Amino acid sequence: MTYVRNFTDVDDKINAKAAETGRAIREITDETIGWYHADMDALGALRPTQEPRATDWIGAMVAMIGRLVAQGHAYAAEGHVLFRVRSYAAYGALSGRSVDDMIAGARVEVAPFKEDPMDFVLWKPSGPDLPGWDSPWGRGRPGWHIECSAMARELLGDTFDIHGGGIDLTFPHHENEIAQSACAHPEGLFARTWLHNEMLLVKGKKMSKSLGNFFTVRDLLDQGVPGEVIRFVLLSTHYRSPMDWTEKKRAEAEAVLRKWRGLVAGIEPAPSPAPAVLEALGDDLNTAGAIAALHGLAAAGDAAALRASAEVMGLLTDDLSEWFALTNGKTWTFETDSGFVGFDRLIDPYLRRWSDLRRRKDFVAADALKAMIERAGVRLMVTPDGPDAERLASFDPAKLEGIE
RNA sequence: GGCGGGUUGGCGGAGAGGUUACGCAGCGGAUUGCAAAUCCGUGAAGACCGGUUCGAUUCCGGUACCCGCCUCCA
Repeated sequence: MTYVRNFTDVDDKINAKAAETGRAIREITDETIGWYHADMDALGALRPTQEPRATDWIGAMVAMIGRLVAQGHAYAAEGHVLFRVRSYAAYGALSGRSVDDMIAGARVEVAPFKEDPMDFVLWKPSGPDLPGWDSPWGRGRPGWHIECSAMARELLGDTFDIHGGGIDLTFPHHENEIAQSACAHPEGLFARTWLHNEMLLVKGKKMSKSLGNFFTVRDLLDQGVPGEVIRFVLLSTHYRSPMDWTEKKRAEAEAVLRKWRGLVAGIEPAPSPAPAVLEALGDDLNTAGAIAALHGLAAAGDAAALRASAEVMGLLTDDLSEWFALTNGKTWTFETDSGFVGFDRLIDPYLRRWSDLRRRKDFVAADALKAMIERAGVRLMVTPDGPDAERLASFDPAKLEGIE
């Protein structure tokens, strides 16, 4: 499999930031790409085979635009090059629109140099203060849509299997990609299948930069939400359904993962994932259904199959296990004034005292001690193996020291 | 206004024209000094109105509401 994911590094927002800060565009985009990679790694997302940047493929874009102009599918006007929508009969097929209907309902002023209001920009002029590349139509920069068509052709050929993207990009972006590619290289099919994911919501509205109602993966990680928990929440809804990120989902996901990680600890994964899980994933990537199947394996106590099946979804992997190891009771190590101490060593004296009180059936004192310790973020409990302590999220070693 | 998608039990969330989704919460029980955790069991649904069908939450039509898109923003 070849997986290509491109970075758009020709963008007016980036240009504006460069102008504002005096930093080089490449420096800015290197930095943001680094952030992106770090976040995706934290979620356990695999890196694509290739990650082309638009600025590395300007030549291919200029060549494709030239081809479109030569074939009459595009025209130059006032330093711009525009795609002639009327020259591609199937325009609108993906999004189910017709050019005439859209023009009828158009609410926006149309640039005077356009032959048709729906024509879109392939190339636009750059002034001396903006990044630009030489082209047959003067110094300028590409419109957004052409980069995808040009890079897809260079890296994947005229026909490839799946084109992904958010459903909000169906029109005009993906429609325009199809028009460009189909006209420049009619011998190919461009994308055989379109895989559109629904939107991530915040209180019922699309999360987007322009609405300002967004938070990032990094924000969640910084709040202490493990990447694996974020991953689980994202996989718990089918990709074609919109999803609201909520604190309740976070808590449920964490509880499930804690339970499952406890279940598979020290268990070797089965040789292959459970058929029910593969079947769900094979049916239009039904991750929610696959997770339901994982619950079935957990309920049946089949830890080996649970582990193998979860791992195929990037869950319960060693790579994402650190949060669990760090916060799972006894193996947790933390820093105090007297250096690094294991959770069990610190809690041991209190646990002993509580056990003594219980043995003597002094339940009033035992309960009082338990309550105080719980205020420090440690829950005492009786397990089949004897008394034990669980670290809570609110654990604060400093509060433990004052307890008598 | 146009196009696309949605509306499932208290909450989250799938599939399938007829037989338990699943998870969380709830309820009952086991266990526990009490709890927690765990285990067993269990009630609860498919916006509204029509149609097709032996049978529809699932197919078709309409209504209401919600979301997305309709821009030289990517």
